[in-house]
Amino acid sequence: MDEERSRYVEEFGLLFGQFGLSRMLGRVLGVLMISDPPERSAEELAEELGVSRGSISQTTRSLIQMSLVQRWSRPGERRDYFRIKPGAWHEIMRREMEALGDFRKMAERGLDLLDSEDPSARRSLEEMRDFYTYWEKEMPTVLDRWEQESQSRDQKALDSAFRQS
Amino acid sequence: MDEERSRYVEEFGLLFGQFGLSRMLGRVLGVLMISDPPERSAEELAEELGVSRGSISQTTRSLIQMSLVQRWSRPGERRDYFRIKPGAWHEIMRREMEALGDFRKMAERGLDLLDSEDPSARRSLEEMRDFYTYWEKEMPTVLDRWEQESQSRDQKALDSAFRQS
DNA sequence: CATAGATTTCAATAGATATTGAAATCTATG
DNA sequence: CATAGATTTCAATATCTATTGAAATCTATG
Repeated sequence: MDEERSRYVEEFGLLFGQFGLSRMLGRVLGVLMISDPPERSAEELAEELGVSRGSISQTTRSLIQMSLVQRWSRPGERRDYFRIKPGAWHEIMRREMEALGDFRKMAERGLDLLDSEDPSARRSLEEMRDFYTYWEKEMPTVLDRWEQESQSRDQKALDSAFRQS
Repeated sequence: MDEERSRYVEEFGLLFGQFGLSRMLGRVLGVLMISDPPERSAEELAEELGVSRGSISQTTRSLIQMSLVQRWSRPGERRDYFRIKPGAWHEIMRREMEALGDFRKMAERGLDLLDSEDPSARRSLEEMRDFYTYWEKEMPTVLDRWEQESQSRDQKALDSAFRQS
């Protein structure tokens, strides 16, 4: 992997780090994003990133569990390959969306805890609760709309996968 | 601070941790959220959380810089207080929103890097770019709508702050 | 403008997290 | 069903991050 690609992959990792996920998750995803063909074996990933097999094993397992990556085996070959799962970014956003509920619930618990009726004491928690309630309602709408609008693109991707197999 | 509140504050911290911010940021915010009156001095925060003054100093500085907390001084008192800034949650979401652009740019850089014209190699990056472009357009709309809908609530909060001072 | 209380800074360190690597396990094939 | 390549597991360790605490600095007041 050349210098420019290494830098790209490292920055992909940093972006994921900022975002609250592990850097290694981002690095592996980064390598897969710029791979042509778009799949890589565990061994290739380890070598391209200069990290141990064990590390790759743990990371690919997480990525698969998060539905961001899928295994890809070629008939007649023992080794497994990994590739980005279509809809991975949608999935990341869906997870974000679920976290909104945690924030709303935290606000509600706070209001229960705070038995004061003083509006100035309750204001921040009420604002928090109302804000996340609003987003919990709005996000699914926006996410669904994306799904509709990208339907034709998904169809093309499916066709392409079909032609290839 | 009683057992139940301590637990709440700790979980507030964990929620922030999951979210990609430091746990201490979340703890301090958590204490302020359930404080009545809604402001606390650095000393009170340190004591309630059982952490050093230095730690509080660094954390409040971050929270102020992030526009989540504001200083609050009472005339005739030397000591400073801190309280949650109205609109803090809106501000957190605004930051999230800005990160969307980083993801889109990362996708665009990837497409430049990948000189292959093979659609199956480009697919993931194109999906990533289109997805974040979509969200970059939609999020501000949804956030603005919140601002409108909560206008009357903000007005009430202002009145209340005015009555108190 | 000296004082004392309050706050900040930052080097040292405690504590948490990520990574390795070798042994154990798995799995497709002849 | 034995083999060899591939993968996973997990204890040990390296690395990174958070936290302390004491010295330095700041700031409102008489």
